[in-house]
Amino acid sequence: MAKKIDTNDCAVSATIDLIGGRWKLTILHVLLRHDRRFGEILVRIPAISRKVLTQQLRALEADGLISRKQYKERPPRVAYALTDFGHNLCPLLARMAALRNGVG
Amino acid sequence: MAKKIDTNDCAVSATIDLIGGRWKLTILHVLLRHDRRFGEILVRIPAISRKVLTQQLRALEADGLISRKQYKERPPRVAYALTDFGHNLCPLLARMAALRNGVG
DNA sequence: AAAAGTGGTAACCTAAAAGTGACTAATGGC
DNA sequence: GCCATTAGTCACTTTTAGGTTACCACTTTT
Repeated sequence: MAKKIDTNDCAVSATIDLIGGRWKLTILHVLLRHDRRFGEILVRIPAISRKVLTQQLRALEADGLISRKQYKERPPRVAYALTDFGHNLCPLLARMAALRNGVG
Repeated sequence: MAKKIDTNDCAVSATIDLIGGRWKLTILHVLLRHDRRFGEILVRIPAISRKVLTQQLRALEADGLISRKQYKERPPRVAYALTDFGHNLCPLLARMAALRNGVG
């Protein structure tokens, strides 16, 4: 019983953790329309630092929400894009936000 | 344009923040089946401290996810319950969790 | 008179997350 | 030879969330 509670809860909270970072949703939102390079994301989220952007991108990539494609060029070029999972998640997030406004 | 990004994003991330605390999903899960008193929640989540439970309950109440009903009795009795918003949110969370397992 | 039962609060401490500023590699242009 | 460019990393500090322990108010029970 207690185990079942934990199991159910972990499945949900693990998913929430995927997007629970301070900036992850903002990053997903930037990538929703276009694939973007590191620097492009950075200028679109002025308040984030390079370090934290790197961290959050790595986490999102590890969790399968975004993909990272690195080109062997100088100066370097790296393109970030939403995965299918990332794309599928966004409408659900929008519906959650809509719930708050009374749109059931 | 930039403003619109911020606005959209804030609506979503504000909603995620509602359930982003370390224990909030666990608390919601406990309340999903029954209304519960403070002490009942406490024994069902052994790892949480009174202080943090109080904090999280207050936050959930302020955000409209749960309701708090206080009876004028001695010793005190307080009942917590999910609001409609709280109830509506849970299926969406379950669907998000299901997404990870390939159930689109 | 003292303890139990209930739902907290207050003061303090710790650990994790985030922020800051300087630094790097490899190339092209002046 | 020197600066700009890009996508980072490193060491350090600050902020925030959560944890710990003790205590309170009021009534009933022993």
